[in-house]
Amino acid sequence: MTGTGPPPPPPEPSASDDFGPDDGASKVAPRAVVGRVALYLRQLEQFQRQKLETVSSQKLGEALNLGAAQVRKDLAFFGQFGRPGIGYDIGELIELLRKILGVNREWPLALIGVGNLGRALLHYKGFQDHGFRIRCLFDKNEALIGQKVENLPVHSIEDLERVARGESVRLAVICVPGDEAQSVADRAVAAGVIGILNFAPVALNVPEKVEVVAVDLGIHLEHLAYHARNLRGGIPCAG
Amino acid sequence: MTGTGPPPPPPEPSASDDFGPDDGASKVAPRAVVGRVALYLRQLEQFQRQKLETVSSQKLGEALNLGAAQVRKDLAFFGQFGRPGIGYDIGELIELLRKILGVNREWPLALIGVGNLGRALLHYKGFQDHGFRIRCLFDKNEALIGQKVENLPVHSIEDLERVARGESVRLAVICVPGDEAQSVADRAVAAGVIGILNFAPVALNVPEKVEVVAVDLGIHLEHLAYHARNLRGGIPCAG
DNA sequence: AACTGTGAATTGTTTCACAGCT
DNA sequence: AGCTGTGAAACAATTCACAGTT
Repeated sequence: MTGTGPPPPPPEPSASDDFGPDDGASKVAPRAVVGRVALYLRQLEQFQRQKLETVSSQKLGEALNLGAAQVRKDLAFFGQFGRPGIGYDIGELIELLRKILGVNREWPLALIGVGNLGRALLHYKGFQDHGFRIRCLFDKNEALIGQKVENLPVHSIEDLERVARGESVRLAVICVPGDEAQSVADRAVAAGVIGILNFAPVALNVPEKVEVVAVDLGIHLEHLAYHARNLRGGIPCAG
Repeated sequence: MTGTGPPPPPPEPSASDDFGPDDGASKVAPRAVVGRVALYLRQLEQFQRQKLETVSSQKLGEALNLGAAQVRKDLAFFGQFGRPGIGYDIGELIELLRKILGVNREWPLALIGVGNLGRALLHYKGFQDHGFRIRCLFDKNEALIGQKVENLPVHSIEDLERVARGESVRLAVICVPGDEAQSVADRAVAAGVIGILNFAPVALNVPEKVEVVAVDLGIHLEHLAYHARNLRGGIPCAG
């Protein structure tokens, strides 16, 4: 269906050299940049707790094991926030990054799968830090449905669409077993969810517009195993 | 310049393509490749459960939303495992990838921080799938120390070096609060740990040789929030 | 002097296209 | 036919280097 390769496309008038501090969300930042900006935000909050008022790209990068130029480029993607000779105003930058990331408001979350991991996440305090609030729980297990966990009632997954819409949920956390993950993801998307934090060890198939972040503990450990194995060659050290 | 066929110069016989042409870690796969290879392994295991015997790069890629060429390149990094016209033998490839990733043996793990998240991970069955076994627990909380959780005694973090060495632990999972993470990481490294799965929301400072994989739920959610925020406009949600 | 913002250079990764095998 | 392995091209990310600002 691709036919013959088309000739080199004419150079588009990519007017990308002139970008200003635009009004927010006209361009979508590369994944890598967004990930680091979230890191910057947290580090800045820590600096703020330490009563610092400004910080240089150098210092910010050092705290996160990143290069100064990278910090500057990342931030410059969104606008000109720094002051030559001075650095970045911490309070100001925190506010800006919160706006950019969209964490300057509350985000209701749906937690789907109230097993061990789901419960641990319910207790996890870090979620609340940036306005993420688990607002509704879902499970397949009949014994759980109707019960309350952490003061929230567990709904049937059958009711996902109705309940999640009612709570205006746009983000969901999926903690169900792998073989159920795709079907609950489909339901979540049908309910209007546009971002999924997926703890199930499967690749989810979702529409283009839905963003999935996969947290796959098995994969992460295998990454470490690969590294560990390569440091020791094939020498078995367990004994 | 490959127009005319230069005779294939075999620089190395590489009959048994066990990587490690020089001594140990001469060719380390790029991070991105290792991550995907772990995905391939899991998908292949699922295919195997479905009684399939061979698979093409096309099919494997489709199942994971990756391009066929990428699958081939990734696998080709480690050797020539496929058969033209046929594809890859699933059983064979699983064995190979297990060896490559180092999951063809048992990996004892130390779990540091036995709070909500730590306990959830203890119950998490996925760890065992590829030989990862949590073998020792550590916590700072006096009330926990000495108690048993899931049949494993909780040790004081003070004893980390002694106990972890005794169990030949090379990989650690850190689930302590952010402000304690660096100090337990230091102890873990002192105990011989060379891979850390870090759930604490801070950047860890470790020696070059130690690999850290950060699983940072806050960062992941902020990533989703950024995306969700950028999709605003024309939201037909009830309300 | 100290620092940012940014074009240019570098490095890394993904996709393309095709020779060659089964 | 169908498929792999791989050089080359295209694309993306990072680092360098420095003009310009305070």
